[in-house]
Amino acid sequence: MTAVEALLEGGHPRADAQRNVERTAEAGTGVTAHEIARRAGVGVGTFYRRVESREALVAAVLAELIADAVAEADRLLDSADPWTALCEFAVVFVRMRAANVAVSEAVVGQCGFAPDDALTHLRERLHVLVERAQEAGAMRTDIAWQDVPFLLASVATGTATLGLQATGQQWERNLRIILDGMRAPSPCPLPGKAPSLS
Amino acid sequence: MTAVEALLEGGHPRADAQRNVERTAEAGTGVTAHEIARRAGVGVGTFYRRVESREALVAAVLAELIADAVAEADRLLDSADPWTALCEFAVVFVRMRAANVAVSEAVVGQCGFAPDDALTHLRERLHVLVERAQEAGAMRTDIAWQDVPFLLASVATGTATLGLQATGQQWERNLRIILDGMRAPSPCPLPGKAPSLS
Amino acid sequence: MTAVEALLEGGHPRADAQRNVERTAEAGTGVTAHEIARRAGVGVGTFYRRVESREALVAAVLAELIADAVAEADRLLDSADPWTALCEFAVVFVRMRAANVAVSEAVVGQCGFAPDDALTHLRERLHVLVERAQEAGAMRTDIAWQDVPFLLASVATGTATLGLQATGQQWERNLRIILDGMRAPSPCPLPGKAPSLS
Amino acid sequence: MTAVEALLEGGHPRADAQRNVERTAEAGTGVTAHEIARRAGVGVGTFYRRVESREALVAAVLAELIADAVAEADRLLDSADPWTALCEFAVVFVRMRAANVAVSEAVVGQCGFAPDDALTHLRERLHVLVERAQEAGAMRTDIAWQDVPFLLASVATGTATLGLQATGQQWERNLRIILDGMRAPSPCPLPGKAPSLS
DNA sequence: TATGAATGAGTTTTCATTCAT
DNA sequence: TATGAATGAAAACTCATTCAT
Repeated sequence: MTAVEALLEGGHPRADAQRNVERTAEAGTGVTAHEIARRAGVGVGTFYRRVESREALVAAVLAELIADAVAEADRLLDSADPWTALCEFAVVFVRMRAANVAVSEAVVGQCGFAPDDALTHLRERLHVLVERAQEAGAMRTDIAWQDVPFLLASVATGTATLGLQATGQQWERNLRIILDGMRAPSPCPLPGKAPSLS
Repeated sequence: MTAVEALLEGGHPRADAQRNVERTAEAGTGVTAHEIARRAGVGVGTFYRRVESREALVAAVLAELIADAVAEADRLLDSADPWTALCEFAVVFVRMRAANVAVSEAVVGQCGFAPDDALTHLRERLHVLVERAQEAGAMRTDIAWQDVPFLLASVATGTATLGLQATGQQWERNLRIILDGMRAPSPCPLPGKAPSLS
Repeated sequence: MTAVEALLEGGHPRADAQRNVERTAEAGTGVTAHEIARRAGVGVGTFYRRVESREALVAAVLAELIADAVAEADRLLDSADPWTALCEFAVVFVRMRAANVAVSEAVVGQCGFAPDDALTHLRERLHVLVERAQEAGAMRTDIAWQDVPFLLASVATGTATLGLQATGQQWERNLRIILDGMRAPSPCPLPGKAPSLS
Repeated sequence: MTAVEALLEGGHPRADAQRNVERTAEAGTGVTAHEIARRAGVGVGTFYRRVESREALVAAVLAELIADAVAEADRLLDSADPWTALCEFAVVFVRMRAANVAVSEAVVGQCGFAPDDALTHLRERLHVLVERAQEAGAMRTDIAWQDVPFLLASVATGTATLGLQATGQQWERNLRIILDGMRAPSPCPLPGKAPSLS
């Protein structure tokens, strides 16, 4: 049972409540506990009965999203075409994270309460997917695997921050262009050096 | 006279005060009015005498940044090489905005208090720059000019949100990959259709 | 049937439950209704089915303690030695009340929800005990019977508030000194006049 | 300037405000910050501008009262008659503390946030005053100096808890009886042994 | 009838904004 | 005009009490 399901369990079974809560929890910082409770259709007291604290809810949603992404990556590791696998992971990654600023921040280590183990797992999967795509000659080798989370997180963060969902599938266009830019052969070498992910 | 200069007028002529206030105002949410005033070297009372409200100052700083970008674009419109002009504008845009989430949001119309006129001007310039690059055959024509602010804003927002500056020039690598993906010829057509910018 | 027995009725017949609840209720302010219910081994719902309110339970425990004191006084009224009777009553009074601030407050009329009848009975007994001790020439006559509840309540309140039980039998030493001070002959007359107990 | 004066400085100079605040601060636990502010005639914001936290105000009032008592004791150490000195100290002690539960608790080590140094000083003075009274043959020697703070604190706590001020000078009668009981010669030996003050 | 989940008023504390000096 | 003290509306969180099961 997810953290959000826990928040909604029992009580008022309004059908749209779950999406409401997820949206709110995903928004992370800047949403009050009263507002989260209101959107979930429960009182503040109930919110705190189920959720330890406002921060704890955000952290829990975060952890679940990261775990989902890891599971998705594991499935794609069995794929025959490494480039397609990477592209599909990218799509999954951004789609899942598109509504969630916090998780994107966590992926590059900004978010204080992100579960480090989960992040490490996620990065390991990404590392392998990139390595395979580069070994297959489908991806530029001047792009380090550490660049990729920054690129994807940018799309996800940008999408979330800018509320692009409202404008349809804009993020798919953004992502496609980025993937095109990542494709071999390299038009010209990248400046700087690969970022470290601590 | 900029909003920040207005805030500092008549007061302590410390050279670093202006950057101080701009930085603080750019940080937007999470910075208290007292803190902005303190960095400006004035009392809160003076702050509110010179500035409508905390939000208004942030909006003003925003507007100034956008105006700077417009001026930069105007210079680049005279450039001989349209693709290079677009790339340079992109670099300037992202560099100027990298520290500022709010302006990136404004560019795609999320930010309630963004001055619409300034935004319209900025978009007009971008439209022209993209058109020229495409007419010169240097840029994929399946990318609409409306896609570009989303792409650049993503890099800028991502950079700001993720605090990438700390990791050096990561945003330059991100941007380069995106520009590579925007270059003609198109590897494969984009999904969906061009976004509308309201 | 006492209030605490009512709370425990039909439920778990654990021998220590009653003391548990009494102790908790005696603590008065600062103990939650959930905690009292938990110690009683019942749910909050049952707590409120059997007890008007959290305050009402505390008041009821209070009333029972006062009733106990009245019964004790009645036994001592038959005693041959009036001074010893008074001393023993004082010991009983303080010992029973030592853990209970609320009852001490009630004795001098501070406590809003104290049952007035019970208090009146308690005061009547004390009046008689003091009168007899004075008539027997064992107690200073410049001390009014109305002074005594204040003196005893002070010891009890002090003991409870200061948590003296932890330090053993400190209250017995305190009380002994006070009783010595009450003994005839009077070293010097008391200032002021006897307090009224409204 | 005392903590209470600090809370009241400037602003609304209502004459009764100081007594109001002291009363409230003295009540300690159980009074809300809003209530303290209201009685002081200021807003909550002002309260927190001047007072760090609700607990900090209580602690500050506490410290000041203890310091006053130490100063008073120092003056009495020069007195010619040791017994009168002790009696006067007792009167001062109780009078100053009569309205204050917290300080009385602190004197016997119950109060978590009491400044330990100040308490140690206060106990040292009391020790000397008792020693002198006993050496002069004016006070029972079976009473340890450590008993005295418990006796005085009982009167003070009782007075405060029971709100005896409303009934005039009841505490003076209580105290007089206790002092009479402390006087040499001893009617009969005390039970138990002297309390330790940690 | 017994239960404990739900509720919301109340508590401490912060911060944008106003206003007396 | 410049200042910063004063203000009170929120925000996170607790707990006495109610009510659906």
